[in-house]
Amino acid sequence: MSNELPVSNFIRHIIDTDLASGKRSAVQTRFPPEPNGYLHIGHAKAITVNFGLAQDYQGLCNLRMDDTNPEKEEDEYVQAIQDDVRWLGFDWSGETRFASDYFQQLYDYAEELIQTGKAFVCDLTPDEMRAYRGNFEVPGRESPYRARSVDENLDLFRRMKAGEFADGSKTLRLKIDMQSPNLNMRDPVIYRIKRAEHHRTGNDWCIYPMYDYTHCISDAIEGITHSLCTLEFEDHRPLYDWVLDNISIGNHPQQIEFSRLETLYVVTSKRKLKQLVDEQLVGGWDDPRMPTISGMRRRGYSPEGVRLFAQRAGVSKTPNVVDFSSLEGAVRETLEEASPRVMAVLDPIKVTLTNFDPATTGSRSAPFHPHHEEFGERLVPIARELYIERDDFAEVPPPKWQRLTPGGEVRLRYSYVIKCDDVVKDADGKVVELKCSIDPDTLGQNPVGRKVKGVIHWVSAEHAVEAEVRLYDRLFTEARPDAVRGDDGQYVDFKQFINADSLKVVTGYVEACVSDAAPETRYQFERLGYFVTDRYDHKAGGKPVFNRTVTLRDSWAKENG
RNA sequence: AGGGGAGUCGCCAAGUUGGUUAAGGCAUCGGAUUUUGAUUCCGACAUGCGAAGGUUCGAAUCCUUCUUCCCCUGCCA
Repeated sequence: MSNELPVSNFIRHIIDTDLASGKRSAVQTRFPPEPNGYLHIGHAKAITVNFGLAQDYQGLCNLRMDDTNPEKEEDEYVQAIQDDVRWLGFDWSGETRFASDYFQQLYDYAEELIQTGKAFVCDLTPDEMRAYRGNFEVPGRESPYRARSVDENLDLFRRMKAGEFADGSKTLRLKIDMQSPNLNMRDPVIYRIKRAEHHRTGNDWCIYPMYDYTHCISDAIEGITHSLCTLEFEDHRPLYDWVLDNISIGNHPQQIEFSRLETLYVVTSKRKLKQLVDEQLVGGWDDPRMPTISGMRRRGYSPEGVRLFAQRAGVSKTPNVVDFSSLEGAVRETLEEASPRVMAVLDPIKVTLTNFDPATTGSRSAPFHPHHEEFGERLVPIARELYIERDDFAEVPPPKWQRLTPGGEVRLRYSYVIKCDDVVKDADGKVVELKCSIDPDTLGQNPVGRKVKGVIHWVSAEHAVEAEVRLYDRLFTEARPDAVRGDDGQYVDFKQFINADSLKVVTGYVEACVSDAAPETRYQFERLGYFVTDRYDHKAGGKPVFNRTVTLRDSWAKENG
């Protein structure tokens, strides 16, 4: 859990005011996803806000599946959503709720609305209804079926439920105001006939309630006090309130809207994410490049880091577009404290230590964390042949270079200072081996009379284990891949901006102590970044499989482009 | 006959019953420490609050006008 203090925001003001005035005596929130896709980074913020607020005010937060459209919703998603919320570190109040649990109550309230003359059965086709609705400039006209008697409406609605009418042939509508400038108030449909198998209620129902009607009542049934949602529902609030004001229900939660979170270089529309999965442009919903919660998990992001990011983004009504670097920064920050260090070489050059002597050349023990003794330590064995990173050697070094050069010296992390005496190349001129010599007086101490500034990581060729290492980069090359317009003014297909280099798989050499790591074990590979053993493909004792979560900050790379 | 929202540093975001020098985070730039060019630590970073007027001893906060951006015409959520 992050230790940052809650930041003041307008929702907290509302809650404070409600608590102070006695309007509310406790806080009850809810996170209400539709189980039609996987949760993404935007949902992570909504989850953090809803559960976080409940925690801060010693209240409760429910998890409710908004499952009123049987054509889109599946159990697979219900399961995944629950896993994601738990992984993020939150626990909901009681069982998972389902809007479908309230179908009977919803139906009963609908009959009540018919009885009080506030709802009617309408026979208009979708096209006719659209025409009657009018538009921004033109007021709507009342449906010719609006004047049906209570008895007729009741009879018709019951027969809708009984399955006497074809799909789409009739709807139940509220009688509000066809003149309203708010289109949501122009006699909105609250029930439609749809013969589709529901993931929970099967074929019990052939009529299904609409979101606007269902959501407010579900909130009220659950005793929600503050119903938080995104900005696009502001226009729906009058309808939310109208429904609760016109049925015999005791509780009236307050809907409060805040802006959704967006990050650059990703897409977060469920439809587009599904496209990436269906067209196999990524490995699945949990591909580590996906901005889904399960993707971030597999990438190695920590739940603490994701939460920290969400908290830092804040809660407001202004567009919440946050730099991707903010997410990475929050993740790094949590990983820095929590990850054991180990050395790995991902792009090796062989180094031969010409004066290596098994009798006198020693190995040191190194701590797993520079600031946390309790992480323990391990022996870092040295041998005649080593691997170092290709990037750490330059025949012609740029200015301020602190790494190995011909004739130059560098410190092997947790080992000796070495000097490069000879560069061996193949027929193409590619460096294939460096012959170096150890300064025997530099194990655990600085050389006398000179300073060696550079420190590089390395592994012993004979001791290290081979590992599959997946290097991830951003999925898109455009900051807003779904907002680029072509010459014709139309949006360009976002899939054109997929980064061809977003995944690179290499064979690396890692200290042997990682061999027995369980899946989802995080390490920092010194000087390279944070890596995690893959949730599925890594098996303890087998050839390790690592995903690069995020690189370390690198002011050198920054300076040198 | 349109309606609903929002504009405070590169990105977020406090601040709103008007009152001293406009919080904080991310990013950035300096510098110190460092056997990770990491971490950590210090320091810098809005005479300015979408614009213009006005009220006032005093305005990001009040008034007027203007302006930019976002959302809404599913029997989706």
